[in-house]
Amino acid sequence: MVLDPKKSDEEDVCEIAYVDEQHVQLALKAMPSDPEVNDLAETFRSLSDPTRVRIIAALSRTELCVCDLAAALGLTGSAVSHQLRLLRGQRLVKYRKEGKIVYYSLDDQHINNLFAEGMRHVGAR
Amino acid sequence: MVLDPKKSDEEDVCEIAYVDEQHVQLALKAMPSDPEVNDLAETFRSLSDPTRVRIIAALSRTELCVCDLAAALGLTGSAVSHQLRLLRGQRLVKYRKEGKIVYYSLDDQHINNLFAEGMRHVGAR
DNA sequence: TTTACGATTGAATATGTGTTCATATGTTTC
DNA sequence: GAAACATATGAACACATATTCAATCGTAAA
Repeated sequence: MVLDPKKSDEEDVCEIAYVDEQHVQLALKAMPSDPEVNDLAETFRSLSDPTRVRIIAALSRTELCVCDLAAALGLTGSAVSHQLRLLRGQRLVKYRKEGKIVYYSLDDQHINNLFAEGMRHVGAR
Repeated sequence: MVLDPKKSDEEDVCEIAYVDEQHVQLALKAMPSDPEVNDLAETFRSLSDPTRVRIIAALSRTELCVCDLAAALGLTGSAVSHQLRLLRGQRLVKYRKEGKIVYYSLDDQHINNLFAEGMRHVGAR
């Protein structure tokens, strides 16, 4: 097996001996671009923490202000705020301000689909 | 705001003043159990790394042996094997042995759904 | 039985991450 | 304006994680 692809051959031009070239080509054809792969990984990473999962679960039914979200989950406002920032950055949640209160909700129904799809996988255990 | 829920009150019995008690109760009703939350987070964590996303993408079309998977993605067999172990543990991929060759594939069509749902979110950017 | 090869595993390291604490920002109320 | 409150932010710490390297296991060919 090629242990280090960077040193595998001096010419560096596709001299790697695939076991099944056809299947490899098929696999590469389905490969998203690097930016797409990275975005996808980051999206899933947003849901890869128990605290964030609970935040999404809570928001799946109703919007909540940071304070109530923190109280409901038994966390500090700071911890929740940090995680909400991350979720905002990945467009998983949106917010609206009403005076000094900030209400968060899921960005769109689509997030619920992703969440539900994950639940289905776990539930099938 | 309650900064540290553990020290918020001496009686420790629900003296937290919610802004909107009704919405909080609604949110808590939708909350999965701790084990479910943890499993869900781990499932998403499996897909939170670019290398693993590329592995899943490659396997979404065809099964592949570790060697071809490594060659196709430009990685060492060791690195791929480590990631496959993680994906196996989360039941995202399965494998079959044929002599000394091990062929990996997605555990079920369901994984493709999860993957596609994520792609839809990223693509909608 | 050697030898070669695909695959797996453990240790080590460099990098990333979640929470806490302290502090800052903006808004409301007194 | 001052005080109180909801939220946000930055630094720091403890902990998790992805890759590499070296070694090992199992199978097949020589």
